[in-house]
Amino acid sequence: MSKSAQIKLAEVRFTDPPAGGFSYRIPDDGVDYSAGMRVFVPFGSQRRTGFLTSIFSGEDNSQLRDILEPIDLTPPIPGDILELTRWVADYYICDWGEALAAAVPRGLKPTGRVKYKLSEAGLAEPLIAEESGPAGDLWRELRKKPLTAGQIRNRFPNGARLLDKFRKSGWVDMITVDVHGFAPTMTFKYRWTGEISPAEALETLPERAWRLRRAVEILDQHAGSVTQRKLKEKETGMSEVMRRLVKKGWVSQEQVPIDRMSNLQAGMEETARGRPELTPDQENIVEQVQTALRSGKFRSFLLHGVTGSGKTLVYLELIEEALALGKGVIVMVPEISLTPQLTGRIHRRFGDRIMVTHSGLSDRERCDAWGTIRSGRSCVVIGPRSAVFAPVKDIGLIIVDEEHDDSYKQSDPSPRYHGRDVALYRGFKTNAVVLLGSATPDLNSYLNAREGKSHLFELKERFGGGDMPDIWVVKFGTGSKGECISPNLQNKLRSRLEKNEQAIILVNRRGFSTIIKCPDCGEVATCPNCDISLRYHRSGQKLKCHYCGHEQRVIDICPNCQGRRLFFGGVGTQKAQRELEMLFPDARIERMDSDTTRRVGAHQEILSRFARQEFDVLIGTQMVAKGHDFPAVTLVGILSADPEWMRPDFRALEKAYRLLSQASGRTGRAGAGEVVIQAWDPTYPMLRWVQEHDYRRLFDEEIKSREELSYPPYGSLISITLRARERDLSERAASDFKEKFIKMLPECILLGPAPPPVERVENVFRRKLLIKIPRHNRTVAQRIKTVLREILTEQKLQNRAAGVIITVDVDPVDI
DNA sequence: AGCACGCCGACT
DNA sequence: GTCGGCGTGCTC
Repeated sequence: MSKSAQIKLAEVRFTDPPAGGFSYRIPDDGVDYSAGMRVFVPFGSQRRTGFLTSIFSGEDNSQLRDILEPIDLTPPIPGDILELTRWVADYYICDWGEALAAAVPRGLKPTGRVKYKLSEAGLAEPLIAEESGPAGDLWRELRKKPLTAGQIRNRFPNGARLLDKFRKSGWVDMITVDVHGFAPTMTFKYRWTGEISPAEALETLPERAWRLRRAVEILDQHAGSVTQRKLKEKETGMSEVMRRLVKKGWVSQEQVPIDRMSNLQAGMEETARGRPELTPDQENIVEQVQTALRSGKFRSFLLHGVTGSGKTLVYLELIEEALALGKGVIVMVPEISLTPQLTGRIHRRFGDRIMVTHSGLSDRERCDAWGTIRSGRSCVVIGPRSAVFAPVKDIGLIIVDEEHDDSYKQSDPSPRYHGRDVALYRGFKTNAVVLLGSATPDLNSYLNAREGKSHLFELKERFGGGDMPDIWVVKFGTGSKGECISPNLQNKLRSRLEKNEQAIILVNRRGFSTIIKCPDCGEVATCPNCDISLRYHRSGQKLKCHYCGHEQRVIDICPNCQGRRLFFGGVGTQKAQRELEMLFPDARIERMDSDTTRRVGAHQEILSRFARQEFDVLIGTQMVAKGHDFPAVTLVGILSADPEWMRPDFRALEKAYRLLSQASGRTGRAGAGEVVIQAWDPTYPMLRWVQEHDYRRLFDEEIKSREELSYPPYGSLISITLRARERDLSERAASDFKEKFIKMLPECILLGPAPPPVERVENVFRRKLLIKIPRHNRTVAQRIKTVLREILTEQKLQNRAAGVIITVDVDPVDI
């Protein structure tokens, strides 16, 4: 038995398939390779960049290849984030590389690409150079600039074969380009050295050297220290001037990473009111969480506070405490509430230590932000779900505001992770305090708090003395057509508008009509690609499919029976808008839905104009219900509540309650407000609970039925979707899947396969399976996931040819 | 995911 | 012959 020598090996993972880790030899090149770094490696016939995920010793063998070179000298991914992504991959059943790709900014994602350029031999091929066919074209293109294999394939007929020929003939060389750097963008900071005083300097400078004099003045005004950006703002031609001042020895020059926040600061309206006093309730909460912070152990808290109860103030106090303890903080907010209001408030109090990450940042800015946080220059991060992966040093506190919000769950590309749940795990692993906040908590979070897994705080009163709004439920649908606004709501609107107050009208469907039907033959206009009825959009006179984007001109004759009496039923935002405009011709009315907010920033713009009272009535889909303060809004109308709880989702009731109470919370922030909820069935019990602001009742009732059906939070779910071009193909793949699963785990509950409510989307047929996992049973959950992984790898291989796509969603938010 | 390789039918 | 279209299997 010969014992072969152990050598150092590295495991490398890629953000693109194939999944899994690949081992490489660590070369003896003097580089200090460590986990979390990006490395450049040979991979089949290509070369690729990947993440070095671990270093281990093992036997050498001939299959192994060497790492070519490092991309970073210090690892951009700290150990705890590496570990966190590994857990995410494990829990949400995806590849570690995929989880890493979700955690790091796109610009940091390894994107090393191989390009081809003409070799010496290639350049010396006169025959090719003269040729007029594709080979000649490629030769001439390559002489201009190197191309990737993909570019060659796409731009030239027979590109792949052509490239092959070029390679075999030795006419091209492989070069590598496009490896993104991790270094932050740098700028200069200038400081007055104090060699001579600014006044003395001005004396020595001749009158005509006005630029130099101006620079000295600016420095003097800014206490002798100024950034390149600031200088640029004030005066032109400063960089050359500063070089001369540096040469004179009057000014020192320092290279510093660019400060992204100064942008935000400039755009913020300062409303520097003094620090408000905490109420005794708030004080109590702050004290208890502070104690937990100081203990340096994992604890989780749920702060259940009605809208306007001053949760933000509690957050601010706690951030302060964490910072005082030298700890880092992450504040997670739903994407939609990343408004200047909230970030401004936090920034005013904590200044440059804050880093805000939001969807508006460029790749470069994201990388800079990552670097700033990683280095510890920023220790408070505010952002949407991806902020949970921010490489904050020595994290002490994670706040998840509006923790019930579904936008924390990533449902489209894998990993389908839930930001709140990842936050809880991160807190647990790093001994941080996790504070969840909501007016209408997730049932799971509330149950955990009830059972003592986390601590529950309640804030029942509105902060600053505002009363909870009065809520009226009115019967809707008297039959007279075209009327979607009841007399009751009309009267209230009228009196509010007369007093110059504002109103919000919630219509949870966009478009004009939601269904176009022929009363003679019963034909309904449906999308040619999806199993869904088309919506009528008045702007542009179009019928649109909200699933695939299909558009066609509006019809006025039934395509089936040529009948001319088409019925345009169902109320969308556009119809509500038109009706309001007819009822209140003098009111200024605007609409906010995904049609009017398509442009970047449009969303924020409408809200700001509404806040400045540039118009009176805001009509919109559920996006108007979320998190903004409009003191002048005294009336909220919900046109049709019923569809919210009629949806085929076991959480429909919970979601409906949440939408209605959130919408209600938009009013009366600065005094008495009113809410009118229109419903076909005004006796529906849940409406009473909304009226009485009784979340507890909702919880008690709903939790009973969840327990009976063993739906979350009693047990958890994994949903599996199979998609294929043909119905029976998706059906067969689904039953194959089921068969395999129950063979391996006969004792588990697997529901389906069943077609989802909308079976066909963009001509792809879907089938769903649902696995129910009993509560508090980690071993079973783990076993199920292992089996799923096995089936997936097996089936994915099989189904590639057939064109079946399988996706797995752990803890889905809608089923 | 790429990419190579290899099999096959359709052309010169 | 050889061009071009896929299906299949592999990447440390």
